[in-house]
Amino acid sequence: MYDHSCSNCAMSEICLPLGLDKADIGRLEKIVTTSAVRHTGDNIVRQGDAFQNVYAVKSGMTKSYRFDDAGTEYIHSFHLPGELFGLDAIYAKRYGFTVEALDTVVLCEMNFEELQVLCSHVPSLQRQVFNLLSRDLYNSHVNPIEHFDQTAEQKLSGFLHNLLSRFHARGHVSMELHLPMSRRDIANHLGLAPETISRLLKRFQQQNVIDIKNRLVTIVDQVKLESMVHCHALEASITPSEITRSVK
Amino acid sequence: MYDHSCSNCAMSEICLPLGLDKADIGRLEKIVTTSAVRHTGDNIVRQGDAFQNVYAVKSGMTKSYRFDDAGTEYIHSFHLPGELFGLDAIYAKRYGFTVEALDTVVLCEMNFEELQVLCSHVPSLQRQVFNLLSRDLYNSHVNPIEHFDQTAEQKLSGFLHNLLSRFHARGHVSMELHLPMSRRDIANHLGLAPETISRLLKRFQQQNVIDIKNRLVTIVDQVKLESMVHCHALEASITPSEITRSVK
DNA sequence: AGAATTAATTGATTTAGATCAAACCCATTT
DNA sequence: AAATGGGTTTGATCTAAATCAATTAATTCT
Repeated sequence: MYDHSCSNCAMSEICLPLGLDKADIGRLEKIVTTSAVRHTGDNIVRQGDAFQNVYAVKSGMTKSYRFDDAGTEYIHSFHLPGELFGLDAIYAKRYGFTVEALDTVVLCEMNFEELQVLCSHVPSLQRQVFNLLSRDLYNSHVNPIEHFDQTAEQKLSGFLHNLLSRFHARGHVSMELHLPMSRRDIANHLGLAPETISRLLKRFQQQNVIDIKNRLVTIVDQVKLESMVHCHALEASITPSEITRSVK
Repeated sequence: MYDHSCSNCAMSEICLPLGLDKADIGRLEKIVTTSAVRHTGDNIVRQGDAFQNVYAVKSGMTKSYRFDDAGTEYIHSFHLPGELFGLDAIYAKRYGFTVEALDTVVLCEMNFEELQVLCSHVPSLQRQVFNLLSRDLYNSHVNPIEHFDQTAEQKLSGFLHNLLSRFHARGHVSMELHLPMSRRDIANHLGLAPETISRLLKRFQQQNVIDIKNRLVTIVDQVKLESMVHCHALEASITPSEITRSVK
């Protein structure tokens, strides 16, 4: 739709172009277009639609969700700049998730057939697509949305910690996290009740781990937050460092 | 290690060779070897080992598990004939899971570097590897090990139903499932306590859904089993069909 | 700006499944 | 055949987080 340049994109080092030389990036740019600006609530792809393109987020945040056969909604993921989505639809040939803009979003779009053809001519691109697919697979195997034995506290602290490190990996330095999604979205994503999210955020604030102003979360004590992710039974009155790790 | 033939393998239609013509299957066979027989408890790959090969199960069953930083074990998956493992290690360059034989197992082994090179010369193979990666990704996104809002009953019935349909897709016709893994393994895999597995299997038997003799499970009523996967609140005294689906 | 609507919080109660504790059942081994 | 030791089952109790029920705070709309 618009002229596209991967060479000048701030996300090129964590996105598709990683590992490509200048000439090959040029070939990639030819099959990538930059989308018009999407606004809050806009759907980028819809669950069930025929698969055609894979997307990379250039700026803003998206959420992916689906409704199962029983009509239950599952919010699977939130995508940050430099992250791809749509790769899980290659096999099924239909998108499994609706992807929606949570704020003002700009995307890169590429036709997967063209990408596949380019991959067979550019080995380093084929390698990078294998790498990105494998990384997504590894992440969903090793860090699934929730580990069944995780407490609500572990899930929420893990969620905040994960978001913060992804932002930092993208060059952000601030300890402020603007969460454009609702508490209900966070709750659904983590498999918890919205009430539980409310109560936990309040407790995290009382324990001086975070500071909340509506949807703006400031990480006050990153070390304490990280220890919460791993510690099983954290009593409200005991600091995490005082707890001996219980090895099952 | 041993001579290998994909052309004569019963699993070729659901494994890597799918979509390849005769000549290309011949090229694939050159980089695949068939392993010596592995026995119960043998490790095929170990968590943390340098990634080198991807594997396909030719016969028997394996389990994949890992220990997280806190020392907690997670049993991630059980692999049936025709299924690949190791693809999630491409990016990390180390295996994230130990894969262990649950009974007598024969495997196909291929060096991933060689497979990658072959993919850039055989477009239909590249396509199939993308498809298999995408399918695994889709499955782990859409059917994660457990959905947080699933009851223990849904998880276990889903597990049995999933195993049965995978066996049937592989040409088995029997309603008998030999589960070579322990109750503890099933429990860990589903994020439940072994006691819960015991109690549920007993109840399933009392409701004439299955029949159990140690580790041999016979599916007596497949329809009822399937309905259990989807129904939320199944009272012991009410049959699933009597319950109105609750749409959240 | 004020009304209407939706999102978020707070408190009381309930419950599914974990945990604890003990018995039992197989399969080996001696 | 008795003994050892996992794996499995069964029962009693406990608890984290859901659900139910209001209330309060933010948005959005007119």
